[in-house]
Amino acid sequence: MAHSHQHDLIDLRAKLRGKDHRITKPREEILDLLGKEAHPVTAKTIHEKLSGSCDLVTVYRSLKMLESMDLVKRFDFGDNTARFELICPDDNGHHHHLICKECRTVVEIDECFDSNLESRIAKKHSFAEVTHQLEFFGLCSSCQTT
Amino acid sequence: MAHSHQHDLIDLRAKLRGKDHRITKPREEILDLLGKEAHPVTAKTIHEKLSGSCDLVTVYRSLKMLESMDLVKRFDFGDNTARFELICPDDNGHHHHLICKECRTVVEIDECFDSNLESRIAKKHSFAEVTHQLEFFGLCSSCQTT
DNA sequence: TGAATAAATGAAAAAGGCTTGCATATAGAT
DNA sequence: ATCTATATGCAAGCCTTTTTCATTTATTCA
Repeated sequence: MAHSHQHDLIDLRAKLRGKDHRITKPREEILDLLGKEAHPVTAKTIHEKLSGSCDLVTVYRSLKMLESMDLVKRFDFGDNTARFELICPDDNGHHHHLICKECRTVVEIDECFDSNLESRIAKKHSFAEVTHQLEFFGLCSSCQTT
Repeated sequence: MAHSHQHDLIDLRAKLRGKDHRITKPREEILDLLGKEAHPVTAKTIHEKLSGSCDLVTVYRSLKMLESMDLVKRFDFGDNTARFELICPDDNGHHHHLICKECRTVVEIDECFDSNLESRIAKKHSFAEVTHQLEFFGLCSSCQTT
């Protein structure tokens, strides 16, 4: 899932150009950090890992902006806290997670259901631009015994 | 998706028996209300519809309790607010939603992917008791033109 | 290179969802 | 009817996320 910083910046500059959006140090740092993360991280975690190099508010604002530019994707692991991941061109930014209900271990899942299901649903209800959020929850091997 | 109050109470009494859990007016009212709802509702909405007949805190506590008894299921529509729905014996409490990103209209979806996908994932990563959360997001017909 | 200016940041405050502690009320058992 | 454990209400608090506004900074263009 890791991404080169170089690549991120190319994407960033390309996408921001002409949008009246600027390339700033906090945004670079956040993208850089996200590029090194194996799993989705919370705004708070990002802020901590940046060891206060910018304000937590800026982290939230940057994430929201990066999400709106489709550079970052938001996930919901059911604990009232948004997690963010860099969108990887490899998998179209499309993959899911398997989360241990007990220890919160996260496993990336590349498989997904057949896209026909989605298009069938879209058509049936006359919806456009249909996407989905899918996460799996269970007990990892260590937590099964406990 | 509607459920008879009678049925709820039977379920409730049956499930609570011997658990040192009581059947109280707020719990009955919440179940009753959920039985009439077509879509998942927030704790706040429940509290409002009950027009303050019990405290919001009690709504939260009741929902948590009902969820732990598998009488109610929690859904996440990506807006940092939990939504709750009565579990219907009809569909095993298993169905998904299609939500309009714009107007937040909700459509119930009965279809789901083949369960092999889930068991394959569980086996591959040695997880047990694997379940999933799946929601679809898009633009409803009215919001496409806008 | 050096203004000009539009956008981003920080700091403080607040909003919103959800939880906790504790005294009181109430369901269910005897 | 009484007793006891459980549930409720109220107040306070926690945590995540957003807003406001003055200040700083990235980018434009002279």
